[in-house]
Amino acid sequence: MSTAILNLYPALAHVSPTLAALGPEGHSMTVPDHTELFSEGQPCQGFPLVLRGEVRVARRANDGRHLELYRVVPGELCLVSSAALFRSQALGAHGVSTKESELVMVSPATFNLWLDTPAFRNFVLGLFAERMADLTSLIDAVAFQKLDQRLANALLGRGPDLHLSHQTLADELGTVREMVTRLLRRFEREGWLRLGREHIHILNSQALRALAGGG
Amino acid sequence: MSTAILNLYPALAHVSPTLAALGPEGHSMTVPDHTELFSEGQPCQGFPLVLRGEVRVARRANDGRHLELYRVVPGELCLVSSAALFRSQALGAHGVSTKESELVMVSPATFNLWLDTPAFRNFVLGLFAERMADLTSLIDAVAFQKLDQRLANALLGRGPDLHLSHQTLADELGTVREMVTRLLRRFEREGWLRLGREHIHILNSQALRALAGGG
DNA sequence: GAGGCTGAGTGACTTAAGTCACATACTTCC
DNA sequence: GGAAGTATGTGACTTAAGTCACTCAGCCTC
Repeated sequence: MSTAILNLYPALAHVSPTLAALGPEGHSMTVPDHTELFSEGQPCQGFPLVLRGEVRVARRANDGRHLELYRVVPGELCLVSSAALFRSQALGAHGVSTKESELVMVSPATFNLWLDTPAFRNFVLGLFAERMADLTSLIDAVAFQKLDQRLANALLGRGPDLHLSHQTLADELGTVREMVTRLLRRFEREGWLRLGREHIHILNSQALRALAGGG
Repeated sequence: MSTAILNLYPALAHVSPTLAALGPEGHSMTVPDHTELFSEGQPCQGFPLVLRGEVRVARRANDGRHLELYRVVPGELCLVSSAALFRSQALGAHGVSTKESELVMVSPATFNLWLDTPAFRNFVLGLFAERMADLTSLIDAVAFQKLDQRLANALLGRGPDLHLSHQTLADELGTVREMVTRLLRRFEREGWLRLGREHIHILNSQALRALAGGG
């Protein structure tokens, strides 16, 4: 197990105390699908390392709409929740596992000790930088791109077969189900994909990419 | 001077090497209004501390519209530019001084040494957390709030007299001049403010706050 | 004091997005 | 296999935002 973790988190190679030396705190826990790990009301009190699975970080609007900020995949740690630990105010986002996931929850005290290791803090600062870039391009997308472009983008990079509902896509994009349905139907009429119940089969990713990129 | 800087940046109190020991690198430089400090094409190669003045970090859309991401005020350092130093890819944002400003440009090497000091890295991580929160609530605003709410928000917290053009406000909000004009005229008809050339006098900040907050 | 510049104001129009109210259609489960 | 529940499809409508094409006002300068 330790070797597997170090492959995933090379930055932990030289931290002190080592993960193994942490005792119970260093043990991973497995959570099922759709587990709420933290939310606006209930921020999580540590730094979750994602060993396996995926955590979706999203924001909830007043009217019930959702908008995905980004996903945390194995080899990363969840910074929204962590970020809240560096300021008094809580962050208005919530995190949910999108599949069965395995996590290690690192306490603030341990995290601070680990930051003494240059490799680890480069890892953390790199992650912060990455997230800033993610959020910045999301801002750009929401402010300046049309929904069809954003939807096309959301469909790409997940292989030719997606198994999800229109509502799920709407929640990723911050829009409503009807818009997703309409746009997907348009894409289908263009011959770019084929639709089924909770299933999208992409036929022409090139066309989607062109729409997503250009205008 | 050193005392003034330490008042502004208490986190620098115990870093090594000290600012004074840096030689030329530690010297501040003064830039006039509207100086482009970094941009998409030309990322800046260091970590700018803002001693005086203000730096506006914004994103440019394809169609020429602008959208302000946040402002860097004295006592902070500019993280967008810094963030770019932790990843290969450049960040799609640009920074411009909004008034005459005084900066110290810290090299990546020095920055790394400073991170050995816990107080300094807490400062940096706190700033990152702050910026993440800023960007997150901007995403929320752009995705879910109406323009009149956002405009009302933009008018608040700057005192009762603003000296700026409608175009400047449009660039902050990521919209076009006409929309700002129309909404400001509506606010004026409501009696919430009085308009003049490059001048807005706020009469009823309470009403603006209500609009900005609620719906 | 006549141009020329920049900023502001406005009506008419177009478009993207969201809302409402349904009609189907596919699954699951008794 | 029928009922219930969830997912999808769609037309009609409303609204926010942006676009276009101007006019008008203030100011600066020669």
